[in-house]
Amino acid sequence: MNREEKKLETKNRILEAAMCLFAEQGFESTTVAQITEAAGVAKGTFFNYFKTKEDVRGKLNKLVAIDEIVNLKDKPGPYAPRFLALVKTLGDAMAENHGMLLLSIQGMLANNQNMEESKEGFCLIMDNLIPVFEKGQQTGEFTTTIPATTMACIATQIYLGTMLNWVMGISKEGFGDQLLISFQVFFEGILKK
Amino acid sequence: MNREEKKLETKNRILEAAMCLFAEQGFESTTVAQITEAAGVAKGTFFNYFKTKEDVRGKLNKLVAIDEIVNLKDKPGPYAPRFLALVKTLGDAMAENHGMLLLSIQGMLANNQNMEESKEGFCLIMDNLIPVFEKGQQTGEFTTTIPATTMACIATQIYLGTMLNWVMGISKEGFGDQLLISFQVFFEGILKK
Amino acid sequence: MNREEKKLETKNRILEAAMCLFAEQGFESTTVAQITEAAGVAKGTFFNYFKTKEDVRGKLNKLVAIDEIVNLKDKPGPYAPRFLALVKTLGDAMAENHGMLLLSIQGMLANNQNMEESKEGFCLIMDNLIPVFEKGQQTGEFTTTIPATTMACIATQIYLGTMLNWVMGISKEGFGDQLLISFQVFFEGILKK
Amino acid sequence: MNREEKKLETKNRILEAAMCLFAEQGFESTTVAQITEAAGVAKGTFFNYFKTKEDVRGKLNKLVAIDEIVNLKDKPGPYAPRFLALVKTLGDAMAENHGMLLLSIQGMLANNQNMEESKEGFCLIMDNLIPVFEKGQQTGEFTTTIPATTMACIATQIYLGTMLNWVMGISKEGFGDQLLISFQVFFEGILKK
DNA sequence: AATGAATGAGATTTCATTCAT
DNA sequence: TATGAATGAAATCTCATTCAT
Repeated sequence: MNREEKKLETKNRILEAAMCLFAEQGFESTTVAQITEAAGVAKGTFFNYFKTKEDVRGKLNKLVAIDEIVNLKDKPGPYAPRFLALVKTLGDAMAENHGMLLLSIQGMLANNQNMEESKEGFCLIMDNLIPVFEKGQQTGEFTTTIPATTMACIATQIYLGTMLNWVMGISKEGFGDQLLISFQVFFEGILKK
Repeated sequence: MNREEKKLETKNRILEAAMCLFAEQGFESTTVAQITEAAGVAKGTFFNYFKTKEDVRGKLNKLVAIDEIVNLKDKPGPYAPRFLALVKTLGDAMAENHGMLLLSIQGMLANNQNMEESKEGFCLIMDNLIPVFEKGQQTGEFTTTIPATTMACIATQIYLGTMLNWVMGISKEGFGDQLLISFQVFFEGILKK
Repeated sequence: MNREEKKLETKNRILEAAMCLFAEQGFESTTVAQITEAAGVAKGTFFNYFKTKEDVRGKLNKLVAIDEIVNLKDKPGPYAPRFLALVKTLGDAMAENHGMLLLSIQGMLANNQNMEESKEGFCLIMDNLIPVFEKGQQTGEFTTTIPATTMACIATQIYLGTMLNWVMGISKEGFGDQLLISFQVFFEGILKK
Repeated sequence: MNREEKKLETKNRILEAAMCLFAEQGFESTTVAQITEAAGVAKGTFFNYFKTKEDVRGKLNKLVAIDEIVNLKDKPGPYAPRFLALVKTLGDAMAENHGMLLLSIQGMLANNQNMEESKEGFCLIMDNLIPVFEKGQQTGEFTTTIPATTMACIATQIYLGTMLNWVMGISKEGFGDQLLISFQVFFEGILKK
């Protein structure tokens, strides 16, 4: 293993250890000493790779670009099967990193600023879902008794709830499958009868 | 105002200040000094009322006995309207204390042990919902294409998701109303056609 | 019981409680709250009777005026029986208050200043003992192979050692008896053969 | 000076400073800040070497293994000269660390538990001295008018008294010499005439 | 005279970060 | 580049003392 590879490996070991500990104990309650011990390096080494402890958290929170959902509205319907396929794929991908997901939720709620930022992220998604449901209503796919805005909102909630549920280990299904079944019921509920 | 009342008032001022700050900044990042300053008392006074900083968090986390949901299974169907009425009432009650709800979620995710405890709480609720959905299936209220277990799981998710959604301020509706509409779509999705 | 008596009783209860606790835990580790609780009064009451916590300690340390030893040298010999009678009486008197004696030793060693003061006290006693032993040597009561100064010094030591021994509960004898037997051996050792 | 040596030196500087200050002011009245300032290190450094302030006290109280006294009874008499040689050696050795000795006495008296432990230590020594004096009585070295138990008790007292005397600076002799002369008088007092 | 809530200085302890080796 | 001893700001918590009731 050459020098470059060794460096990368060290960095990853630190990242991984940090993630585990943050998930277990929370960010504030985890000390740099714990991280470096878990990673099997000296305390000083931590600061060779990251400027601050906060820095590591930042590196971990790069979450889930949901570009594809944003692009959904530009595609033709029916949307239900497309959407279901999408969340299944997305869920399966995210399931690979349970700790990261937990961290991301914790981070979201950690303080007012983070919450505000996350909220904006979800509002953006909602804004991009509204035209999807509107189009679905126009093409007769979805009922018109519920406003598209409400549908988008509920969809977001289902995503959040399933995430929380899965992260906490309440359901035993995989994250993708759990999302799938939840959204199936959801679509059943809003389909035009 | 007599002495006893003054004492209670002081305690409440501290509790309130603590709740606000915990909600804003998170538990770990909030210092006792900040709390007492916000409450307008001396640092020492905090420790006249609470043994430790952790103690105050405990006092805040007494949340929401959901006995009524537990008792639902012992009542006759149809369950959908009963359940909807229940979550509306529950939601409206809980909406009175936004900060407390946020704290409770943060607390749930703060560390592995808390998460485990919360998980058990939700599993208990799920276990009590399963017979409700089973009964509903037997009486022809709900579809039989989805297992009762899954329904209970999704119901829990919807609750969690709506809570998260509302706490983060994504939806503008009241908590009770938001729960109501979400569960309406859910029941629409599982009704026997 | 009239007012005056009640006041005195309260003061004594505080003093007694303080003494017990100081003896058990040491002065610094005992809190005013502990004292007042043990005395069955409110914290504020303590400061109605004593200016500071230190003040109480002072009140307790008034120990054992050893005037009589000081006066011994002005009396005629033989000194051994006189001395033995004296230490027996003294010891029996002091034995009445075990806690006080412990406190007094602790106080002696608590810091450099106290130690210096106590040292001066003991030196004073030694200075007053030296002429006694000198006289005893002149009258042929004591050996002349050991300087009177040394005798005085050893006598002081025996007193200190017996006190420590008794306070710690190593010997089961009464304090007076223990002093008596120790000094008997001592005089046996310095008698003119 | 290499790293390892520097570390040791730092630890010793802290220990030494702590010992001096404890001796001067007592344990409770000495702050960690004072110790570190006296040792010329930062406050945090203290806690790199000792878990708590109490920890340091413990490190200082490792006193005086008196194994040799314990073994005395297995040797043949006459015991007086053996014993005298022993206490002289012991005293000279202990004299090297005045502060430590003071600390040890303070520690003994600091609270009930310590006192109990110390008492047991001294009782052990006494128990090991009793057979020595008994043997001495059988071989005609010591008088039989005083029980061996009493002799052992008085010997312990002489040790304690001399220690206190020397620690307080009452006598000007060295500790070993002071012990020697005191025990000479003692043996003179119990020798078979 | 008695109370005990309030005070705040000051104690112990933690821990992210620096830097000489 | 890796190390870990040293740092010191800042946290939690204690407790003697005050004072309005």
